[in-house]
Amino acid sequence: MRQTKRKRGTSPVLEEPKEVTEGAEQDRKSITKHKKHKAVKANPREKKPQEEYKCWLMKSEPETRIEKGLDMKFGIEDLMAQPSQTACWDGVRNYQARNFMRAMKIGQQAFFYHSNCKEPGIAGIVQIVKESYVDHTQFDPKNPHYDASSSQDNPKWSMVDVQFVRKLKRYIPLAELKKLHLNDKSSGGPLRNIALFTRARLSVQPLTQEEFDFILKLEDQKDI
DNA sequence: GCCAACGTTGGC
DNA sequence: GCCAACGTTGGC
Repeated sequence: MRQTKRKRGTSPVLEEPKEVTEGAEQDRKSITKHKKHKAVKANPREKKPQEEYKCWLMKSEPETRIEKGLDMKFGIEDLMAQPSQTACWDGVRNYQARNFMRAMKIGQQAFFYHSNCKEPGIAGIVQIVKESYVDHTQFDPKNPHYDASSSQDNPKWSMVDVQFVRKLKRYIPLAELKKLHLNDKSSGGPLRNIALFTRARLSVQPLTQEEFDFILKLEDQKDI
């Protein structure tokens, strides 16, 4: 009933009083650096801060997996079955992933990635139809992603709404992307730095325009 | 502020 | 089901 997607994040873990632990990059830069002009060192993993991402990849689990009594299954077919083929991307409990969602703008596109399943890979494309707002599931004790350390006054977690755009002409398996990535690492090709492999476990990640376009072209090529 | 223990992600 | 990678916690 709930549109309980399977968005991945890391453990919220109870009462962790200080706002912003890790990764709240944005927030952190603004508040933590009253020190000196230590110059807001950008998180090195976060590429150039000035370069704004416009393309994304979002992971979801297409196969049934029960967590706290709820099925986390939410594949691209499930998104297509939603009213208006739209769903909120709740349940992200990782600061980096959250911050990327907060940076998303209406109309931007994301790959819909199938994780934790028989054949992981990119299944389709979605677009952002509502920019970040409070993820209500953090306040629901029944929800697998309930976060007791978050308060209504000062919510920790956000989500966006995504709408189905289309499936890719062919499913692009992780294994294929990995081969390309490995090649590109030595040759300096387009997928040399793709977050999928350089930032393991991040459930919401940015892609450069080059990465996004390159992957899109793969759908017209032969499977390998 | 360091870092070992712990928990989760997610490919294989 | 295993386990590597890695974020988070908490003792010191």
